[in-house]
Amino acid sequence: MSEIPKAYNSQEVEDKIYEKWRESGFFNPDNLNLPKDKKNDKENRFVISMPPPNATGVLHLGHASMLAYQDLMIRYNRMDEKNVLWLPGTDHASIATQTKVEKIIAEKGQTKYDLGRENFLERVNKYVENSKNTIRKQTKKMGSSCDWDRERYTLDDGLSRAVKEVFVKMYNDKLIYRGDRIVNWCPRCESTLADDEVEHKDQKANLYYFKYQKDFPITIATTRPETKLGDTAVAVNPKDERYQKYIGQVFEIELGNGLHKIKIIADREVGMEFGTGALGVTPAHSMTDWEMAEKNNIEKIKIINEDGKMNASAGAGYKGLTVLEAREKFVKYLKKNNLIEKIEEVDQSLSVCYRCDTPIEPLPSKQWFVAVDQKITIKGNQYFQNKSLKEVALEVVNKSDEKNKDKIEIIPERFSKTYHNWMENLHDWCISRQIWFGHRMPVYYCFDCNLEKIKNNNLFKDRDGDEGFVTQLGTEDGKFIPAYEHLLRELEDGGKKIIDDDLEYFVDINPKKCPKCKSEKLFQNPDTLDTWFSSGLWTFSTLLNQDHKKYKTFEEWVANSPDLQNFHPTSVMETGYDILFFWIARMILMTTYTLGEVPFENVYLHGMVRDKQGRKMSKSLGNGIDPIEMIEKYGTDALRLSMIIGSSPGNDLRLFEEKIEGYRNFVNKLWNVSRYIIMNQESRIKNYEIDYENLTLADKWILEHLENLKYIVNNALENYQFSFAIDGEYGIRDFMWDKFADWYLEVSKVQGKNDVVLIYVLENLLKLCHPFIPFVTEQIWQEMGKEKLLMVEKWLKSKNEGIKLTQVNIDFNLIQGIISEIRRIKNENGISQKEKIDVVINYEIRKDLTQKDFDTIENNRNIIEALAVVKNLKIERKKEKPEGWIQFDCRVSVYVNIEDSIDKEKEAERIKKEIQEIEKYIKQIRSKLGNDNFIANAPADIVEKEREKYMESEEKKRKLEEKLKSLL
RNA sequence: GGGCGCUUAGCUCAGUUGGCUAGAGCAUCUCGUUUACACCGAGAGGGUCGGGGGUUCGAAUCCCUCAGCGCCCACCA
Repeated sequence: MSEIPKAYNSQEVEDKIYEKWRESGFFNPDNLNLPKDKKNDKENRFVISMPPPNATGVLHLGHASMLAYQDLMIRYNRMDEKNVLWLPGTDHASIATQTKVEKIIAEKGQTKYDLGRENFLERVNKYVENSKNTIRKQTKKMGSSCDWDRERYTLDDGLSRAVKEVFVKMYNDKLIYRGDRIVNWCPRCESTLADDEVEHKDQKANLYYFKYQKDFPITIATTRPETKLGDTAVAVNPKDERYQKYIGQVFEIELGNGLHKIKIIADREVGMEFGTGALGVTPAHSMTDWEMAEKNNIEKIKIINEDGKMNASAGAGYKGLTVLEAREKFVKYLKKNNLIEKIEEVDQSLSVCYRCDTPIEPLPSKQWFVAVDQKITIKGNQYFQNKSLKEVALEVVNKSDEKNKDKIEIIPERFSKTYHNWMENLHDWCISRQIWFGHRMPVYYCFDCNLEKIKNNNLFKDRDGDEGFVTQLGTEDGKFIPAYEHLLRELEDGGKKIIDDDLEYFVDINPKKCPKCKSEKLFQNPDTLDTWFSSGLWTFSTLLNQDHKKYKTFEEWVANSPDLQNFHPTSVMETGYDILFFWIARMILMTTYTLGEVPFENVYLHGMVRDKQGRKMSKSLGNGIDPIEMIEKYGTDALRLSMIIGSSPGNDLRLFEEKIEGYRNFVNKLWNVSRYIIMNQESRIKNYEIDYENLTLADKWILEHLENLKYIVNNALENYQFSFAIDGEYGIRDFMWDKFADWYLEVSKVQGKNDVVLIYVLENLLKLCHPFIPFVTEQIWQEMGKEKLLMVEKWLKSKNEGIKLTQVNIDFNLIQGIISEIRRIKNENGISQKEKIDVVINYEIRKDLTQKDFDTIENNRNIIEALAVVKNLKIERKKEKPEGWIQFDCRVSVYVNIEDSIDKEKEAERIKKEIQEIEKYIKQIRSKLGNDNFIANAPADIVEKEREKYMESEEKKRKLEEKLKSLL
């Protein structure tokens, strides 16, 4: 049977194995052959909703690690006869994807406006189709056993309907409203951003100290002088004595752009130590200032437009300038008028867009929000009984110090503190985006109902802020088109932004006519929804019956979605801690509201993959590792192991090529262990039973450790300590390599093979390894001639409550100890391992050595002879050491005849060192045992142990001294 | 400014209710072409567990403090 290759060739087998799995149909829970009671028991489900990768290109190591952890959980539970569903998909990732495509077309010198909405979206969809394919391929490469039959995409028809349904439902429940307030605006994306989509970057900035005009009594300080053109107040701390007398006064100032009324107000938020202790309030372009203005009823002047340029309110000389140009010009003005007192360099944290790094402009805008503090009662919803979204989201997640099975548990638990803290401080969530790619909001306007307003109020403004409305417009070929069509075209093709201040709107999923006047001239709000709005529905929108058109109402649809009934809530949400707020929190908000169910029962947060130095992997640093390249080089199993081992919940993981290489070796070792066993089998054993009456010590020893291994692996998996299963004490690596390969197999070569034990151990080992390294284990399984797939073999539960080591282990350790010591003596004295030497094992009855131990050694003398390479092995009682032989001790005394080759001085030195160490140790124990407090307070077994250790050490010291004397 | 995490052998990391002379893999050194595997085997060296203090019979482990690194949150302009 030499057809099994010497080295495991991952390239050769992986794709074929994956095909086999896929063809078996077992990725799909509908095809699992479960006992009826298990199949129909909803409690017996195990469901993971795969966090959908963004549809923006390729998978990176972060995805690879996520797939490794999830597939491991999925495979383990599938083998354990759970009704397992792992649902894959992709996220349209509106801003990220749109930005990417914009960059691509920019290379050809195009903008999205050149293409128009429809063409641009077509371009985006083509791009997405492409990346979805790539992602699919790469996900398969990772060995992911997910159910491709249920693959979803956030822009699928069904999922899109879910988005609209939830929007309308929330609107009707007054949880979605339109509000006019200051928002985070990204001038490059030309869109709003949610609070958590804003990132902060530390940088140096100039802090300008100046007065608005010569006779103004207060000097203010700012890093953004240009915004002062929109100031309407100065805020000081109410306790600040310097400014007490001005509070409440109103000044009139002139900044070269008309008269401003500046009111002096008091606000506790103002720091007296910063700058001059006086803050120029620009309500329209600062979050803080906006709130102060709201409290104090102060006028808000918008001077910066959505394109990041100054508008007419900033003054004629400023209109059209960029923010930076305006700053330069205004500072020049201040200098010229001698108003600047000083300029200081300060540290400042600049707000930037998380997608394109552009500095954020806070500005007032009419946008749509989710009200997180609005209390509501929903019939049939266990959570919403006069509670707000925020309150429910806080309630359903365990706090870090509590354990409640009915609540979501976040692992590691420290993140539940982070979650609670964030949720408590959550503001209303801005969900409208001026992005083209995404779910368009189901908000409609009737052209006819609003016609007068449209005409009279010039409500349509173009992007430059120029106003105007025409009922008919000439096109290039000279034809005229009606206003409605013109309006639609403007909306669809971009370039114009609707300012829908006074327009009447209505919210509907798919309206055909105006509910009021029955006109069919409707136009939809061009804004799309925050991408996290749809991601927030992911765990259930993916399980809704995709054949949705049959169902008129949402409730009917839900009721007719068997997957939703069977698989929701999902079991574990496994994702990176970086999207705890973006995604986890949103899913909890949206799902508890929509279904009255939590989206998942547990959250497992993994860390980020970093390079060897702990740096983030990035293109600019060039330190990224391509998972596909690693798979080609070392195999998927090796890559998976390198991400599983060394990772713990919530902690970052360092990954580098040597590590992957190391696990390739591990995989290959398992391959060769199996190869040896399969090749040396007399015949293929199919049905077998272990003959427990006729087992050698080594047989019993390996079987005992296999039982322990089952416990270790099960325990590790149940507690999400994946790394521990392989790399921990008594883990898979220790068992497979150190115990099974290096000892048991070697012993079996000497004592004769027990094929049944070999096969039994191998099969069990493969089952335990499969969730971690599915490809190689499945391939070996096939090489063994199995008909069934290992993937659906029954999982091994542990009988143990913990690690149990019996006399068997002690006995085998005795033999191992003797062998290792003889090998060491040879090695240290320059004797070849192959050279057979004379050995006498001297045995004496002591407390810890009985006749049984003597028998053990005697019964296994062939192992000692072979593995330690010994001739004339004598096992005797109370035999004096032959003159000139070397003695060492490992529970028993062993005399070795190597006088000719021994370096006596070197050996003496070594023994002296050893004696010193043991003396130090004896001193430690003696002081412990001499301490009355220790005797009195420590548990009896600990004291007893210390006493034993003391006796042993004294004995060991005595023997070492004896040995030293004999050497000199 | 608030919160969290990390610091154990040259490197990457274990060490889960405080109690085996603190462990593993890689790297290093020595030896080895034993018919499963050189992607291997046999052995060896290497750490006052970041510093200081405290609690305790006993601390890598618990508490305090200092230092360094990293992350998250926050409206100090």
